[in-house]
Amino acid sequence: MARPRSVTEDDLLARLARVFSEVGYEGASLSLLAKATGLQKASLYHRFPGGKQQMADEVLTATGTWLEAQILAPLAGPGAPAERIGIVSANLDSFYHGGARACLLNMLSSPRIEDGPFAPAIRQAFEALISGLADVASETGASPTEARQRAERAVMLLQGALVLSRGTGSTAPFRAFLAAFPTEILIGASK
Amino acid sequence: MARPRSVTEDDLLARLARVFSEVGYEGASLSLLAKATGLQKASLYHRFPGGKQQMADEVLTATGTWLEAQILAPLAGPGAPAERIGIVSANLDSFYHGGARACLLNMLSSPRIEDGPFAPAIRQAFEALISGLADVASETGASPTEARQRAERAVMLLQGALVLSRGTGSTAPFRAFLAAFPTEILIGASK
DNA sequence: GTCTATAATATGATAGAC
DNA sequence: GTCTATCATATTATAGAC
Repeated sequence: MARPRSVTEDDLLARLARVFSEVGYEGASLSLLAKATGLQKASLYHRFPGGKQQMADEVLTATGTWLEAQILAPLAGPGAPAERIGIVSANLDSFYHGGARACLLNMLSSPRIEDGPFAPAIRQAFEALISGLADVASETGASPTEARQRAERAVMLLQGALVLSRGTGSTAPFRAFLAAFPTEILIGASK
Repeated sequence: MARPRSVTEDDLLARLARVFSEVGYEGASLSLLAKATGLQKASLYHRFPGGKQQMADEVLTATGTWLEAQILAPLAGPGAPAERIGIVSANLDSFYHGGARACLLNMLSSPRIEDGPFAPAIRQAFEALISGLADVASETGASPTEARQRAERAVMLLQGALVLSRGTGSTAPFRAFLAAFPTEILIGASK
């Protein structure tokens, strides 16, 4: 069990997460992070002695916790597959603010930062998400290969929808993804 | 007709493009750009008086030119739809280095840079790509709506595959995209 | 635990020699 | 057209008062 955290602590990480997901690691300057949190730079260093790197690390860890609780747990939980996918869909919608917010996993994937100290966590998150989705697809009678393919496709569509939403300045692609998401997992494309 | 450019000029832009697509706009420091091009910072400023912003601008313009020549022209060209999609598929494979290189449109989409001076060009590129793909889908007898959906899906899958390839450190997602690409455009998913 | 003030360095950009 | 040298500023990070 993780140690309990104050609401302010969660809020702090959420504000940092927002900055990192909007401008990436390199774009997130200390002054920007300070402004977004309402704290001064020195205060941030008091809470995160490891500096920006630690901030991004903890934000990524918190995202992993969120993924576990809001996506993986519902996927493996009770209820019909379609019902569970519906819950996950709603949680994704909320997490990405209807497609207006970019994905942290994409924004922190830059290979510059010392050959990627975030790479393992990012890889793990993607694989856990795919694995969780594949398990649900399996329940519909899909073969392991087919289930995995559906899950990978769904994650690609999710990420691509977010990229396209940001690139076109419209959340329409993300909404289209949400609409197609249950079908992608539960039925799949024709061969 | 665009003015002719020396091979060195093209090579210069290609090297800059590589840096921007790898580390994004903020991550692309002048020293990094200088190292990648083999020029000193002052030499870069001689060629690009507008500095980093101009470099990114010209790289984006060059990408638009590439898109026009290597994707849009083949899509609208002669030959059977499947044949044209095959050409485009091969060109995408080459352009993204088999999935090892990220997409510039994704990496330059940061909203921080003065509210996005690249936003219009990025948006235009995405829309031109979708439009070109939709036209081919239409030729298979798909309705305009269905054709547009197939095209948007394909672009989402492309972008998502690149994100996933970078995030997982494997080009497998991109290769999976290339394999599915013709089907996505020419046949589409079951409803 | 938060702040002001400041250090050390990296960054974008320019001047001027060749 | 490229270079070395340099400027002004922004950056990450720390010191120390409260």
